[in-house]
Amino acid sequence: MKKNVTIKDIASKADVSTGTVDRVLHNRGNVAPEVREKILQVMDELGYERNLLASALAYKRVFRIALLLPDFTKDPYWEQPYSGTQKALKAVKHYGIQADTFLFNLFDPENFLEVAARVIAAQPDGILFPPIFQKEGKWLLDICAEKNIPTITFNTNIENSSALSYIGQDSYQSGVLAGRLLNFALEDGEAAMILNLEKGASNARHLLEKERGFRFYFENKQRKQIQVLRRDIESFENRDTLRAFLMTQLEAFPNLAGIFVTNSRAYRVVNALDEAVVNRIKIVGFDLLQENLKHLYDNKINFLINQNPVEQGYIGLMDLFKFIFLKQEPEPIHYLPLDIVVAENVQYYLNKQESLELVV
Amino acid sequence: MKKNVTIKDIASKADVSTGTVDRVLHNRGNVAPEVREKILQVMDELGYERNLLASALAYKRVFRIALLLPDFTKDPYWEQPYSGTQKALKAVKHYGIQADTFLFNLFDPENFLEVAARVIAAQPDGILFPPIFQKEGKWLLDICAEKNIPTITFNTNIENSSALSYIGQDSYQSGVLAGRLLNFALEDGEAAMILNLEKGASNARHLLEKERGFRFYFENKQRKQIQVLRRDIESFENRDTLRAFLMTQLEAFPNLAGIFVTNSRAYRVVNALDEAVVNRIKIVGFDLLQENLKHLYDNKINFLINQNPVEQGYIGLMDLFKFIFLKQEPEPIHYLPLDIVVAENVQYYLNKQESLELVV
DNA sequence: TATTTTAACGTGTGCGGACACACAAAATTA
DNA sequence: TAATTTTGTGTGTCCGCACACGTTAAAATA
Repeated sequence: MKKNVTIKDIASKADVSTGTVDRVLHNRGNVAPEVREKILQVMDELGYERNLLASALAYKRVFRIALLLPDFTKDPYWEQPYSGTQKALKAVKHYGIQADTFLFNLFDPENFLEVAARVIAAQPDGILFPPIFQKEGKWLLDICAEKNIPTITFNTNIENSSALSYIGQDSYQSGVLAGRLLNFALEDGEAAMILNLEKGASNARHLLEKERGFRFYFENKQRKQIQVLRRDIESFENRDTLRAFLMTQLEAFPNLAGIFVTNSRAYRVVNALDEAVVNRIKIVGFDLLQENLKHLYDNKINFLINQNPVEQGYIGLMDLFKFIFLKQEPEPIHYLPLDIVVAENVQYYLNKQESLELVV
Repeated sequence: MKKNVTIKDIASKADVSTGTVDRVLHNRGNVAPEVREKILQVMDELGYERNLLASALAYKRVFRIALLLPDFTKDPYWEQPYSGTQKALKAVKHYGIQADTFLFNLFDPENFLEVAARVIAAQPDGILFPPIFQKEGKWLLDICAEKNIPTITFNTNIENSSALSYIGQDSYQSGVLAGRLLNFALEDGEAAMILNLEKGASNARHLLEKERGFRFYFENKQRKQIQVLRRDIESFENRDTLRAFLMTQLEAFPNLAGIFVTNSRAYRVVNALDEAVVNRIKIVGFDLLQENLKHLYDNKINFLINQNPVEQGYIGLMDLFKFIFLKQEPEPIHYLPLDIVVAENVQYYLNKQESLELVV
């Protein structure tokens, strides 16, 4: 029945007062070196661990974290990281963590800059945001570094970033995985298409990484001869345009048997094609959006890769908390699992998102 | 900058003392009905939420949880749930949760009974255990129900259990999934084998469920004609015996092209066979054991299904904590995701196990 | 040497809540 | 009606820690 060691125990064993122990614990100075040593030794001996509960209770400061997120009324994907942050928030609010949400327009870098400026003006103790726009994201990171605001990024990685940590998927590896998955259904001599339904895809580094990984798989990891091609289309929101585009491709490449949709919009491809066509094309996409799931169930989409968007938000906020509150430095890169989702196991991932560890 | 509502706020607004508020909060009685109503109303109005930190700090009681686990020196699989419990423990120890580990022999029901008796004698405030032995597990659950000890089971489900909750996989569905995965590599007319490397497999309900699911897939979910057969072998620990057994099967069924190993021992099958043979047999198994991973990397094992054993332990202890401490009743059945693991995404699952949310 | 400064340490209070205890008023009982 | 018991309620202490403040003795300065 070993009870936990407290600073009182340390104090009495080291023949000092709790105040002195406290000074050592927090490196507040004004402690004689030999006394300091003694206390540290006793702490080590007794195996002292700070009681976080008591600590948080006494430590009255409030930490304000800014959540800089895409407006999720514009794209359902972004609801998920948001909901993750809210769950994390619930878990840590009694530690004095508060969060303010700032929404920006997913398709407008200018707007991002405006909103980011408001974030900075609010002088938060930490920032969590997905640097969707490379240049603008870097700009914000630079300011944060200068002002010493701990910042965690997620979803999109920025190389040489000054952020504390990046949380998300390994784009390259997700491409390799997509290759593996699509390959199951491809025959020798058939073709596979990398399809970017995105604005400015050719500049988006994470998409290029996915492509690189995908090609790597087919070039190195198996013996079939599969032709790999890549196409980008910016006006994916219009069904007819997309349909016309796809039909042209299918005519040009009659051996086209698989499509790798590099973001969460696989459902748009399915919706744009006739049933008969879809049924002979294998599709691998990302993310458990409602619309994607529908097509997963009826076998129009063969595999979805789950990027764990909810967890990205959850872990992002948690890591920020750990850093600010516990001075616990996160890993610079935290890759989340690339879950392979098929109709037979999708339910459990949906459940998981619901029940993220809420306490403690 | 809305600060959190405290019982003092409630007290002053309701014109009572904090003691009275406390009595209402804990249903300790001795409060005039109309005062009680008033307090509840004020609480609701102000949106009071108990501060868990302060609550835990003041609530000096110690909760002792008994972990009744298989001796993991006998089988590496069982290290994982154990490590999950230890991680959870670290997160909640300051809430007054202590855990004692009781190990039993994985292959000896008698021993389980003995150890379980010691657990009961210790009068714990909660028990977490995998009811590997149906009968003996039920016996323990009955005692717990009688003595009112909250108990959570994991890994193996017991139907009509009196346990608070079961955490683990959906055996049936894991069979269906295994069917789907093996099917990728099977040709029309080939055969697939369900292989139980287990003692007393024919009585093990979860294995029967896996078989049922597996068969369901091939009977209903696709058009190929695949012959499904099932074999059990108890003396799997001896390589030569296993080898002889497998070779006999392969001779008897020359069209045998896939094996579904229903537990974590797929590596034993690989080890028992010659390389050339292994290479033409597709194997689906369970769990990310070191030995399995080796064969996953060199393509001897095609898929592993991760049952999240670490999480099982983690969540088990957490749910027990939540129930005991927060009176928060867990779902009776908590299925964990059935992760599809291939060489391309295995790393992330291994990372995940390392970094289970430790705080808060 | 007298006085100020400062390093080194101790004390006390409060964070929000749980609970033991004290105590008065109301309800029973004698 | 007096004595006793039963409600109903308030007060005070403590949980482990953080921090402001107070105290002392040695060092620095005048």
